[in-house]
Amino acid sequence: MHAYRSHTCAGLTADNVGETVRLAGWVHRVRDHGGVLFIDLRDHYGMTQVLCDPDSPVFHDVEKVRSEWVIRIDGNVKARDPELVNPKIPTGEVEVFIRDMEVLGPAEELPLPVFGDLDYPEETRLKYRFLDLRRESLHDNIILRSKVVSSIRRRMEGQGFNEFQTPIITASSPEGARDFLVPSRLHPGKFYALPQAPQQFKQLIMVAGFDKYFQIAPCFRDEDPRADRSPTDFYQLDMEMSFVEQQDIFDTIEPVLRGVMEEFSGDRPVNQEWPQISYRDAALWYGTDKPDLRNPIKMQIVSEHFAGSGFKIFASLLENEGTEIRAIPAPKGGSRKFCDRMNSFAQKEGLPGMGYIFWRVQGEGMEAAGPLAKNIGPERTEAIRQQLGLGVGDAAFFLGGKPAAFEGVAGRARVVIGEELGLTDKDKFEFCWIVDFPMYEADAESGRIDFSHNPFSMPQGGLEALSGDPLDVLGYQYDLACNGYELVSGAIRNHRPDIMVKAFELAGYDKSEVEARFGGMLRAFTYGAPPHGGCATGIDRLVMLLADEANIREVIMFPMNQRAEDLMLGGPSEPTNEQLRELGLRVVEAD
RNA sequence: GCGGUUGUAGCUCAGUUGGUUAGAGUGCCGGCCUGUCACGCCGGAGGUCGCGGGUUCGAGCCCCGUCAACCGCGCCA
Repeated sequence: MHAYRSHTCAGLTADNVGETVRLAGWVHRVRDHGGVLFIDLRDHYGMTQVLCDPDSPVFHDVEKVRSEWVIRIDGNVKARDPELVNPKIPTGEVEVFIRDMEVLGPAEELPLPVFGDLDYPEETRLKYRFLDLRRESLHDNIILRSKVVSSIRRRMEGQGFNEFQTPIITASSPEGARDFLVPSRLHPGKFYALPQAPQQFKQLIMVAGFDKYFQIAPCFRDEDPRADRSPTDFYQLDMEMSFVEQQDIFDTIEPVLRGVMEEFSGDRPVNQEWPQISYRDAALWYGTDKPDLRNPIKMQIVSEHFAGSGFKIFASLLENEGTEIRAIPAPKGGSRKFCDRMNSFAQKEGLPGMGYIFWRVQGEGMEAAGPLAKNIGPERTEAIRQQLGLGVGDAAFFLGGKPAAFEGVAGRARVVIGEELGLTDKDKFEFCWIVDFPMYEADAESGRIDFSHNPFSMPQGGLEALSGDPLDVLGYQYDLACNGYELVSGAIRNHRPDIMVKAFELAGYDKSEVEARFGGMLRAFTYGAPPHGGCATGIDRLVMLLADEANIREVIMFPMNQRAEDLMLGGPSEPTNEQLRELGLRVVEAD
């Protein structure tokens, strides 16, 4: 017989009754009745109840086992009486009577129980991640992740893509985020960088003529974390194709992602038509470039109803250039309590406040309530109600000023309103493409023009478009949003050296600087570069959505904490003097 | 760098207006128990109430400072 097991802990059924078997696994739970004791024995595959009574030669040894010991048992498979069958586990029709036992790995008292599904402090969970990973929900998430990655590979290869590996220790490629630097021993004073993405490599793969590339690629960025953003490193489905336009990329990646989503989404439906919304419209309607379309609320411009009105704050705001009044309709939000709560939400987010109107029953008809309604009078109030399509029991919130100053808060308010009023249907996936990103943006204070997104994108209109106002130039640059998360980002690339030099020039980089920073790629484009484009999908976020988790650490096997520390193995750590000497480094006190 | 929330037993939490010796569940240790599957019953150990200072006759509770964790802003094509 095999040294450790003849079956897994999920392998026994009524068909095995009468057999002598060998099982190995973790002691999940012990129920000791004195004369008879039961153990739920657990492995990766499942759980089997094994039991022992004083007739067994190893009874006194079995009495000593504790939670999470690893043991091997030999025993006889017996059918359970009908009233003793446990329908909750697949092996519930049988149990194994222990005749022999060996302790393979005893366990000390646990800092984190594996049994049960309570929440525990993240610090403990991360320090003892190997225990946390034994727990069912996290174990399942990691397996889901493995299956998702496998499905992605299968689907990409099915479309004729080849997977290539690109370097991890490489040159710094300033694309926006902060680099992780790696000191060079052979070149003291010089540093490699970990790739923020395989961006330049995949474009060079296109120049090299491979036509369709993908990779499940690690990306490294030294930025502060968020709940949906891992510090240090994360994984992307990176892909690139030659001789394509924007719609070709969509047509290629959509079936892959929709297929993966539908394969693992259970009974949560995935929308079949993925709308393409311009960046400009997304900002107006949703206040963000990653809208959650499960939320039906769409914001609208209502400036005309406030211009010259009795509500002096908005009326005088509108006399300044570039200002607008926007409304967030809130169906079913028509109570003063709710409106006041949202108003203080806006104040907490740094705005002076959020005006509101709500409509309530008045005698036979309806009445508009709230301070705004009184100030602008019944006719304007009614015009607003009609424009927004609201009625009794509904509310609307109003924000004014330069859109850039309040758009973000408006977008977050929209999310809170949708959730608090129960308008957002949680049990589905709503994808949409955000297209037509502007190539450039002006710094709020200095007015300096810089790339707003990816400097490698092809400007719409090509070289000609770059001779006008930079702020009017749109790029072939796109994101895919799902349920409020940015899941995919990509572009048709700028493969023309002349357009690239001009594009960088508008952002204030002269030719020599472009040469210094992106010389390798620029040079490649002078030797026959095909038009190409692609995108990258956040694997961690994709799995997060499927696993219905709000925190990215729930789908990463060994994540960092919020301060980018590895609590399990103790990173980052101090180097030895010897290491520093070899690298030609000296640590100085930070300011 | 900034803001919010939280911090009481190994773990999850309760703790009233500031008032006697800070509690419960779970886990752990000991005892009992031959059909449990969140087994049950009895007993026990386990606390610098994050840390420091202050107010007070008296602080887990009030005030000031500080640390940590998480969430968000900045940042992240």
